[in-house]
Amino acid sequence: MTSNPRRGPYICGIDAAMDVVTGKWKSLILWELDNHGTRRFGELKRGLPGVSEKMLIQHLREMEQDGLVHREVYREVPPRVEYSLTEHGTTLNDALRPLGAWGTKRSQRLAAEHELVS
Amino acid sequence: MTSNPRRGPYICGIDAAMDVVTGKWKSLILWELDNHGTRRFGELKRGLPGVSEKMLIQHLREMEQDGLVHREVYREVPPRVEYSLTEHGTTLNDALRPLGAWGTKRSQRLAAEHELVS
DNA sequence: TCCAATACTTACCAAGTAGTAAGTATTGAA
DNA sequence: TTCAATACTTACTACTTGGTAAGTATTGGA
Repeated sequence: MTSNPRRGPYICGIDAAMDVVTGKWKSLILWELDNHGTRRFGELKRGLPGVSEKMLIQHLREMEQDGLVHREVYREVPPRVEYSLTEHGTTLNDALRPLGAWGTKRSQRLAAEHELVS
Repeated sequence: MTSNPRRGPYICGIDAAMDVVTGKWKSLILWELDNHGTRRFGELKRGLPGVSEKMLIQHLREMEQDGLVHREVYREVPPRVEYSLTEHGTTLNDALRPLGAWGTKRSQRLAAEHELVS
């Protein structure tokens, strides 16, 4: 199965936000789509080195169900599918910014500690 | 084993932050400690209905290793152990606030949609 | 008729995450 | 000597997450 029981009863706001953002590549997809506005499946794949097609499509489907991502199909040959953020996706990305800044500082701190050791 | 390979090479800040905050109860522990300042193991357990002792201690240990939580042991009978946030834990909690606010709005939206259906 | 290009889809497997339930450690007081 | 209270610790299990690799679907053009 691809989908699991989500949208459950949440204990608090963090809980509700984590539910849609948990997944190895989801925050990166958010970032990638926010950066480029619109991306095709293949572009996303190339933009996220290491992601498998299975996980990419699985995450995109869940994010679509969660109202974060919009999927537009163009009936051409070869087929073209474009993904973009919805308004909710954009606001989620904004809400993640302070966390990203904290993580960046943490990375720098770890790197500095590693410097001292080596 | 309790610990897994963490503190890996991170792709971005979000990634680095997610690494320390991922875990079913971690954000709740953060919130609980921020709210009360200091909590004993048993108090935390009672404050997080449904958490198992195994997961609680496992998360606390990881958060201690990650420099988010401070553990203070009082050699009394019966034993007393107090947990509190470090400065990094406090700033992480601050960085999570916008995400929590977003999640709260999402919960309200979902509840409203559910109202319409029922 | 077959091929090329893109976007999936599926089966299978390994590793990680979390729950249950029972056991351990400490030590002062009765 | 045993007990009580707190804070863990361990073994076992089930479920979830993510990876690999191969296959499918679509359809215009050569």
